[in-house]
Amino acid sequence: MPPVSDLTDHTGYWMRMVSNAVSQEFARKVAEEGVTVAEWAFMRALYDVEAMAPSALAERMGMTKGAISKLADRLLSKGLIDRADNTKDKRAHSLSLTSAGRAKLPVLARLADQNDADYFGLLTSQEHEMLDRILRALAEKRGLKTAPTD
Amino acid sequence: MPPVSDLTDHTGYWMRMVSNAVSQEFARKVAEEGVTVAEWAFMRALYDVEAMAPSALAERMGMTKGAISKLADRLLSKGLIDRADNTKDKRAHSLSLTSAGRAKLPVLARLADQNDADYFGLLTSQEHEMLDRILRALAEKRGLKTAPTD
DNA sequence: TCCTTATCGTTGACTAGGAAACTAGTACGA
DNA sequence: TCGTACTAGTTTCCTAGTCAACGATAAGGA
Repeated sequence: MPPVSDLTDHTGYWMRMVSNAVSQEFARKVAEEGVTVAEWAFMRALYDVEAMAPSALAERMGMTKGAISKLADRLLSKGLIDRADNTKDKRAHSLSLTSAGRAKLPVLARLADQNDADYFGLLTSQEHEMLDRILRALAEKRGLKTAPTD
Repeated sequence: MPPVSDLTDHTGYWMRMVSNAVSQEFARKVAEEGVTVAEWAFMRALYDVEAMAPSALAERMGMTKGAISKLADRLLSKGLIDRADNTKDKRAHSLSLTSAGRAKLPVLARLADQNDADYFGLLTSQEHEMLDRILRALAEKRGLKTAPTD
């Protein structure tokens, strides 16, 4: 029986474990506000702009058009976003936050801040900075520019 | 419109992004061997032992019994594991690797090693060490002991 | 012994997302 | 202006999980 490396030998294993824990905890927090993590990211993207096309959202969030379509349906039925026809191009729509959605964002943002602080506050500020720097460097070197939300 | 923090302000965001990329790439690699990441973790857990109960697997892998049950079905139908009745307790079963499954493990372990090296090899060895140390510290401080596989 | 409670594993209903087929509309060249 | 190629979004089917209900069995107390 040849020796094979252990799961815990890999940095990727630990990263997945920590990342998952952070995400799950955040999911739990935003669930109390009635939204999912993906919905938060979706709404956050809309916050800075007047309106945005589904395809642009998909690009920005690193999700498929199909996923965005379903996500939009859910947010629509929660009354957090609006969908408007595009008069120039009848195929296209534009999505925007409703005032209810817009009002919800600062609350969610606070939860996100708090979640990050809760987790990474356990580190010394030097460690936290280092971690952040390394992660951003990895993301950049691998050319990651999208934002997986799961 | 009050200012709200950006998604990219959070360390958790970057971690999720990198973690996801690492996992996806690994998923792609093991897919060529006909298994999923969860299946690899499952098989790896069985490698060190004679046999193991589904409930123990669930505990070890941080998944629900239901998920393990279905995962076991898939591995069973691929001929990678065996399921044996427990003579003492008629409710219980024990799962073990088949010789085919056992033979596959070193191959998968090499892919895991390679994937980790591919990603984190971009860092200086000092950075890599630091990252590993910080992640393990976080996992320990948060009392994480299970192994999410997604 | 028998009754109640706990445990083992499976199942079914549900969720979220990806891939690819599909629908409707646009653009552009002959 | 017609036909063909492209594009925007939606829909369908698939995978892989969770959760909660379940059936079977075990364990422990009256």
